[in-house]
Amino acid sequence: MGECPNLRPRAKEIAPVIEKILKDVSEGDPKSWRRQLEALAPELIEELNVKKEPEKGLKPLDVEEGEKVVMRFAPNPNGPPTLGSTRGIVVNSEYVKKYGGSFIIRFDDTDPQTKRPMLEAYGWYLEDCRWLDAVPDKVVIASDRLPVYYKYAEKLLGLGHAYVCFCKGEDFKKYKDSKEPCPHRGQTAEENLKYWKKMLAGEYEEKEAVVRIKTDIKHKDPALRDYGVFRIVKTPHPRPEVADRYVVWPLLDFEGAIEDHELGMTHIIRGKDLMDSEKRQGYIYDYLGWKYPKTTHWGRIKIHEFGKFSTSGLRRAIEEGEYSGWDDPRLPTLRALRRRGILPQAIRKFMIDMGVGETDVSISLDTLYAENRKLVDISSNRYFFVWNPVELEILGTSPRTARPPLHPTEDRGCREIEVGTKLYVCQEDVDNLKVGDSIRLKDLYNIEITSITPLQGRYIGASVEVVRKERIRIIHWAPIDGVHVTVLAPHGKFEGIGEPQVAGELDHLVQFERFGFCRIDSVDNGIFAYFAHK
RNA sequence: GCUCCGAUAGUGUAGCACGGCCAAUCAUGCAGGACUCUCACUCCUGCGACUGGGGUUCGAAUCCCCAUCGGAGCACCA
Repeated sequence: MGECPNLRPRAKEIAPVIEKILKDVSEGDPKSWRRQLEALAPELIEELNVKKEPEKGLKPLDVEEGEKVVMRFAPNPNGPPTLGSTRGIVVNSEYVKKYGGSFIIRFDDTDPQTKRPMLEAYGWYLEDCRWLDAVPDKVVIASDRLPVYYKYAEKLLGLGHAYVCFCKGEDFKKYKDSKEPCPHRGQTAEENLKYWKKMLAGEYEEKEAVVRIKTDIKHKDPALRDYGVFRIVKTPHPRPEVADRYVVWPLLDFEGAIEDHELGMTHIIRGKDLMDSEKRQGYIYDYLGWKYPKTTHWGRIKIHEFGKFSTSGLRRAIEEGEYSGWDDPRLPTLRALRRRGILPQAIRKFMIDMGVGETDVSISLDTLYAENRKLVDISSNRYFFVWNPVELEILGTSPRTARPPLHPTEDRGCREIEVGTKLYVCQEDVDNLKVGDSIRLKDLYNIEITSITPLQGRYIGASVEVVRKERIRIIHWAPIDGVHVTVLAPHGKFEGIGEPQVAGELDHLVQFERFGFCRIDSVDNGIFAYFAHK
């Protein structure tokens, strides 16, 4: 009926007819359906074979004819990029790639005090963007552009759209809550400009004066009534280029409003906590005669494995030595994930598949890990790593060389491991053993356990067929002269023995069989590996 | 207190602007199986959802109202 709207008025008559037909059809069998269809509408047969493939990736953007998309990622560099910031980097850059636009990274570093920027973090962001294949076309640092903001502040003050307010915080709140203008709202433009100059000259102390935009003091939403746009901060900015040059700093809604226009932003995607920003900034755009970019919002993202965290909280924990640094494998920072061997492609896909919804999401990293595992499985060489090692002595055997393949399906050759009469196996495997059990030492030979403490076994052959037929368990092992391996994982620290050849895999991702994928981080004093995932 | 959003399987998504092609997509997860000298990869099979209640309509996941739940803003933070 969607196709034939002219039948709509007679829907009542048609419904029973259709019902009867459907009943007849469902009583038939698939073969007769097909025969009928061939007779009635052969062109539909083909449609049956076409699988519905919904469009993959991000939803299309509302782009106007001939419009060049400009989008931005605007972090405050008060710590390194985390999984949360990654969403902004990936989604914005992905849209820009899709529409051939330009991608801008803008450091919203206009708070030298409460959310004080961190000098190293500026570089970290650029580094991580590059790693994520999201190289910005332009880098803007807000703290370099105070004169621009001042220019517009003066314009608005001169036009009578803003005023310098001397109310105490709580006093203004009272006025605002009762929808009353504060005493300073009525000052003339001249007065306001005079006060503004005094602010810039440093004649007022912090909290003494603030610039407000005149909105609608009686607006039904209290969040929109005459909000502040400039305040006085006498703490010097951490960037040496800026330091103590300014004492009057813009607030986010002002800085962002001006920059988004100045930089020609066409689309903005940001957290829904900033949803009111559009309405607030709308006043500024109206006063200046500007057109507001198109906006989209996303909800909060919570990662099961990391729970709630804040940059400042992490910073404190690192300073107190709880974590080894910003790339500690337990941390949700991009640097940590990189060190663990998570590939940027996996992260991009993870973020893009998550999409841009306003619902708050609480997601597990399993999906990211599954994605990464598929990517790294082929390239990762296999090795044995025995955690909680227990010495096993084997009787009735002679020294030999084991040659397990570097990869189970890819032909990349073998590693060689010399084996004498002793080797290591996992305590975990030993726990499941009793005297008399047969067990296969993977890629070596079969033994029968003759004693648990001390752990001993005797050689009973090397046949794999026997293992298959008798469903003998296969466990991995490590040579007695193996190297000490420490694995740092989000869920703890594992120590044990690994094959000496692992030392040749510095900076590569390997799979420790029956343990998981790890990135070999250093090989100087024993091996240190960072755990990626199972 | 005032204001603004949102709600589809365990998790994340598609579908909702324009109501019938939805017996609701895909991924992950879980269960079973095949392959395999790893608990990896790959392949097959299965499990699993429209928050609740009203309304509009021949027909509602889709439109309207109410309820419930969740989130956010009302900062001289971003």
